[in-house]
Amino acid sequence: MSLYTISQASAEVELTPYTLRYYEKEGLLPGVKKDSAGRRNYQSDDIQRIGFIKCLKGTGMSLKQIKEYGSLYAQGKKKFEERNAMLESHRAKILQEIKTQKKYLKMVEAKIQMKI
Amino acid sequence: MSLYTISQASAEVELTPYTLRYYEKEGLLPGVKKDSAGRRNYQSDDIQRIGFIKCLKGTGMSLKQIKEYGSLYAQGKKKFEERNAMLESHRAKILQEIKTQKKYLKMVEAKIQMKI
DNA sequence: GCTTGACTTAGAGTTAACTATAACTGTTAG
DNA sequence: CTAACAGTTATAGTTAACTCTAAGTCAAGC
Repeated sequence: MSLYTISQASAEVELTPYTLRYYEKEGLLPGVKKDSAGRRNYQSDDIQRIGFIKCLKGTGMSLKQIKEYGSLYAQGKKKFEERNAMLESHRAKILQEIKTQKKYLKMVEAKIQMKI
Repeated sequence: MSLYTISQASAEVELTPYTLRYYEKEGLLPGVKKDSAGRRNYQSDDIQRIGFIKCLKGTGMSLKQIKEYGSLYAQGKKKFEERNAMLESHRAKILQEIKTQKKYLKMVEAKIQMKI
């Protein structure tokens, strides 16, 4: 499928239509096309973008920063360095977060093992 | 140190005094002792508890659930099963979350590798 | 004895990220 | 042709988790 209504896109990316409109209003999803009646038509491209937004969001990036990243992305290769630096530092943050999660996992497991 | 003022406890656990009072108000930290002047005196025991609260919170458990867990804990061994079931299911959630984080990490790394 | 500073409380305000409502419009099935 | 439906907008409301303010108290140093 290359064109999605908002409810189809919603099902595809597992975000409510409310959230999709909200993201667009917040500037995270510029350039979503609309049909002659003004209804959103998401393209595969948009679905991909939303997938990456979910990735960034799911790893703790704020919508504000995601918007910033998107804006750098939209400015093409002249902003490549800045954009990649952002991803690199986010990568470091994710690695750190995984470490923390593993530490916390051990704490929970220790508590389970206590059996008291 | 076995007794901490709120600001010492704050430094120790890296939560603001506001947050410590808030947690107490919300019932996450019952039984914090106070001195004759009504000032909180955190004991090592309380510091440990806050440490575990941070662990649960840091792995996505809501304050409401943490409070629930604490209440089971306070009811001693008669609630052991229920409490451990909670930890077990939370453990599964953390494992799942680590998997997701790793997947997202790969996505970010792939984007970095694109060099476009 | 007085000031300073760290505490106390109750309650108000903030922020991020949705989530819902109301009023409206265009498309489609009967 | 019309009713139901799926969308639209602008705007209001919600929730979690803080974060701050105001007014007051108490202990310690000068």
